[in-house]
Amino acid sequence: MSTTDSRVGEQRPGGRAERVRTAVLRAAAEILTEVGYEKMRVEDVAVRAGVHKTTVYRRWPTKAALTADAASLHSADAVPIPDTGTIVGDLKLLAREVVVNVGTQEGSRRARSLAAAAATSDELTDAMHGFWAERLALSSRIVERAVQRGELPASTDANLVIETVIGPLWVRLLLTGEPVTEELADRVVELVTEGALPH
Amino acid sequence: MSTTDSRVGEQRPGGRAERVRTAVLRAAAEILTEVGYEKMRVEDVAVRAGVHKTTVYRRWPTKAALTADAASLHSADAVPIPDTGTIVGDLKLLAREVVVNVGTQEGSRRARSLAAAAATSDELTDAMHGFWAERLALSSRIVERAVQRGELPASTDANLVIETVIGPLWVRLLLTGEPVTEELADRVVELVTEGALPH
Amino acid sequence: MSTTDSRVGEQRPGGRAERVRTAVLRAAAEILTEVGYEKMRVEDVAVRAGVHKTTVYRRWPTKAALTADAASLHSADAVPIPDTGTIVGDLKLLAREVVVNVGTQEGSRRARSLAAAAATSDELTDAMHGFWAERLALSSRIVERAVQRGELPASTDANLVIETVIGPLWVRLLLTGEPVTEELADRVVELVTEGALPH
Amino acid sequence: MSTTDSRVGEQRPGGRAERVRTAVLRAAAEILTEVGYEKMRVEDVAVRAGVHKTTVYRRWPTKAALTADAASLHSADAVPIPDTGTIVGDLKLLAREVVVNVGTQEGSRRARSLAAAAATSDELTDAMHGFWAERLALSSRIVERAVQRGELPASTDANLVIETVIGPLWVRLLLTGEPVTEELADRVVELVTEGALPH
DNA sequence: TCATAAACGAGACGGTACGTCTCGTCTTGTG
DNA sequence: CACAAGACGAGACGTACCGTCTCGTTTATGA
Repeated sequence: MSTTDSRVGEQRPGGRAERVRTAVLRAAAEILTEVGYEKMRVEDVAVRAGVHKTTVYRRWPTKAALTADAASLHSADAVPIPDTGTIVGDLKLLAREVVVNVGTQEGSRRARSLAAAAATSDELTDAMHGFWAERLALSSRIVERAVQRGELPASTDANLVIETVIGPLWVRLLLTGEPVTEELADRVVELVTEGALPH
Repeated sequence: MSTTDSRVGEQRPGGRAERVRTAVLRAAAEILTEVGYEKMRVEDVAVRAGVHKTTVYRRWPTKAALTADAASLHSADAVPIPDTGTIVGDLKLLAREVVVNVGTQEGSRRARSLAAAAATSDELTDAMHGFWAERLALSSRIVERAVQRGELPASTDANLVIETVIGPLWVRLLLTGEPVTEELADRVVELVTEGALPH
Repeated sequence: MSTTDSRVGEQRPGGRAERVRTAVLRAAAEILTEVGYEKMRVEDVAVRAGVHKTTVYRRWPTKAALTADAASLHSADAVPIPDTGTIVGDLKLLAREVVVNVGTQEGSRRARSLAAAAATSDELTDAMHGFWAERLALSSRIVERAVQRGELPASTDANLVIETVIGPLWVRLLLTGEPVTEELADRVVELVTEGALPH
Repeated sequence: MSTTDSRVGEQRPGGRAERVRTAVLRAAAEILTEVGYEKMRVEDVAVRAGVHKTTVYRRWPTKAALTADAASLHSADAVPIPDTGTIVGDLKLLAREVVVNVGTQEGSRRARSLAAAAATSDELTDAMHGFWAERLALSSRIVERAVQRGELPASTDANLVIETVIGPLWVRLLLTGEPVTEELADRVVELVTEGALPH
């Protein structure tokens, strides 16, 4: 991953452990994306990582633990927090990012599969909750900046705003299965900022 | 699921067959609630229904199919659509109903487990999407009535309002794991109706 | 296995359970003979028996339990107790039977492998002890008959005589590895009946 | 196995190497006695010897090789050849020595475990056969002295007498599992010297 | 009412994947 | 330079659950 040790061939495998860990997590993330948690087999992950099954089990005690690790790895790279100068602009960008991540066929499968797995295994549940708590805390900076700019009242519940913006997207993704589009993202933001009632 | 067509597909409606079907679905719904989809074993469902495992498989080809049936059975009884006379009152009641369903330990497990299962199996996915589409369509009557009363503008996207009201609750339930309370329900409705921006 | 139901193809699996049991035990006995306990794989036994691995584990909890059963099955068919009319004749026949069983390359491997396995697993140990106790008890009838005929004094320890006759054969088989021949069998019997001291 | 060639094959007899070798063999012998060959783990031997697993594998290519070495070390110290002046006295002492070695719970386990291991691995088989061949050759000196004294006829097969004396003890140990006592040792010697037939 | 077709009970089975154990090898530093 | 430390490859073991199959038995329906 890093730019410096991209040497392939590896006569001097210093840091094998780390390389193995990375390779397994990458393989797990890929397979997770391709076939989902249920159909992911630990042995297939091992094979794709160029590693033996027991090696995977040496580091991750269960398939769920491996998935938890792979999922957080996968999510770690992305997630820029928008800063356009207006709360509406920021929230629309934020919502569109969600759409980009889960709006595609592949993204949808990955997200649903992870949500499923999280409901299945306790350790995965914890990992996922932690990830999202952190993710939303970061995003709520958007609201806090708007409060500082005077766009929003000081009493605004930052987390709630974020949750309300992304909420409908996840409802469609997980409950109704209806498409999650950028146009929807914009409409949600307008609803949440303006309110449904006229004024 | 309506009361009149309870013998759809039944060649021999009179008696045991129907009794068995009901007993199995009830047992499945119970166990689903207690331990979740993953840990639910078809054989345990059969035992609790006082029936043999093969009998279950005779009617439902897979565990997912059984779950889909059991889950829709479970959801069928509930769901009154509020009608308080004001959009805010209706939405708050609606949101509180969600909280009542999924806010408890048990409800949370059941809901998460079903969401998980829906992500796992295609047939369950379809069943769940259908259920929620219908559910939200019913709920959006709330918004339509408010439009007719003149509370909300005619351009209001009824479905979107409903999705936005219940969205944050499901985000907490499935993603962050934070508690889902009635107080939260109220705050969400206020945010969605008033909007975050001052006016 | 029986002479009457040799029909292959089995449209009516009446008595399947028994057939499976027999097939697995036979396969296990064969493989045990061919490669020994250590190199015997439960899955190979299953395949040779035309059965799935899990089916084997359903009946026999461990490889050792399967081996114990297979070994006693194997030993059950043989073992005629000689009755030539004289103690020397009977003992020589008995000793030669042992030689026939364990004197060949294959018999030697089988016997040593079983002895090894018996030392490994407690359940196998018990099974093997039981088998041999019974086997020797049967053989000691030889001595008892000789006592009744007046060939041997009434004080003769029947079991001890049998053990002493077959002892050297097993010493060679298990300890020194020297060949176990029929000529040796005869010499042992002469030694045990006549005694080493002159008279 | 003799005391003089303890450095056969050793390039650097002088120090750490030898200490490590001794410690490992002693640890292996102990663990072998305690838990038997099957449950002995190379890594446990290494730990008890205060050495790393790889160090053990540098010197002994396999677990069997290590066991062979450890077992012969263990057996080397014992085994005085009796010399009481009479064949009966010598044989009884010899048999009692066997009883002392294998009659206890611990000795029994060790002996059976080694016999088992010998049946398992070819290299162990050879080592054990060599050990016992030598052992019996030494013991047969007893018979040869008796022949020289005129106690036994010149035609006596020395090895056979020894094998027949210890045979029943090993039969009980390995096959029937019955107790191996000193009283049994005496009775065997009487049977082998006097013969079963009256005279 | 009584034969008969449908459904059921019982039990084993095939199959897939999981997670475990131990052996023996390999790599990387370190005294 | 041998050793400590530890990961790794390999292969078998035993487990859990799903969904299938067959046989014999019960139950509901229609002639």
